[in-house]
Amino acid sequence: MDKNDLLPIGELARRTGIAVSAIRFYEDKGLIAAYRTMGNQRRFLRSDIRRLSFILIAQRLGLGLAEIEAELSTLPQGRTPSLADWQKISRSMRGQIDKKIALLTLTRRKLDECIGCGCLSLQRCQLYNRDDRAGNGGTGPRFVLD
Amino acid sequence: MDKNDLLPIGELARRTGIAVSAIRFYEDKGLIAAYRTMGNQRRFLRSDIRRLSFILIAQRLGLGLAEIEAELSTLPQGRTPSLADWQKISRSMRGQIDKKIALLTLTRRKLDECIGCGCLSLQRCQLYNRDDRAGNGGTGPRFVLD
DNA sequence: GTGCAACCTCAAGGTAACTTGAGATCAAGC
DNA sequence: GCTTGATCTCAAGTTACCTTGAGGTTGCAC
Repeated sequence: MDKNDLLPIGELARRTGIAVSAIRFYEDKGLIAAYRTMGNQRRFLRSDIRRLSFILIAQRLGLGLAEIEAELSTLPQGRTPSLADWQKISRSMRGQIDKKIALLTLTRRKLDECIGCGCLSLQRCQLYNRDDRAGNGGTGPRFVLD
Repeated sequence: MDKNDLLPIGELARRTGIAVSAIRFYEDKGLIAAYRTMGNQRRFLRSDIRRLSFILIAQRLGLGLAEIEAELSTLPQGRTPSLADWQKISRSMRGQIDKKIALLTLTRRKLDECIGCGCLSLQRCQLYNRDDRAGNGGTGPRFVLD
């Protein structure tokens, strides 16, 4: 580990487009780790650029930081993830996307039925039924019609 | 308007599955309006059940309360929305779903390419490119690689 | 006419994902 | 060796979407 390979936080920020404050926040959350200089400044590995990039991608896929941390914990800290590492995580993320798409497609179908009938009726409207609630996530309402 | 048609907040809560506190919150945000009794208690119209139900559906589609308010403001307050009212909004929501699905499908395709190459490289990986950033929304990072 | 559930307001708390600010220290060029 | 920009910590603020709690009032049934 050449000393020149260690990046200060500002450098990492510039390379990833992530704010310095956000990187510190991620470290706090355990998503990334840093060495410290004698003067207590953070020093990161080059491979952390990819680690952070992974966080960006995963966020776009709708994962929360906690979920991302779970995925990341399967990656080795301190070395660039191997092809196998990365593929494993990617496939898992693909599954998440598939689920999201399926849910949206279902909702769209039900909405179409609703446009047809124009009911907006609690009794009949498919949109109110519970079978597509899973994966709702978010901070939305706790339940949709008991 | 028969007095018996006016619902107290608890009744509305029971009928929609939305917490009393949330209904008050929505009123505060202007998503719903209420009459008041002489004793200052809220009284809602029957049609507000549907109005609230609409909020639930729209939230599931990923709209924020502000956006929902925008849609709702095209509905008449105080009467059950007509078939035409409802269809107009439904179609608009359908458009939103379509967009989301398209975005996810694109992301999935890129992820597939990435699984293939295993690169996770800032320079080459399609996932980092900007052309699918629109609709990101959320509280995520402010930008993904300048 | 009284008891008690349901209602009221207003302030503060909770989570996610960060940012901002204050006040202090570090590192590196000249 | 000094200045200046980068970094540090820690606390508090931000937005969205609500919930919880305190302290007080209303309305309906008996």
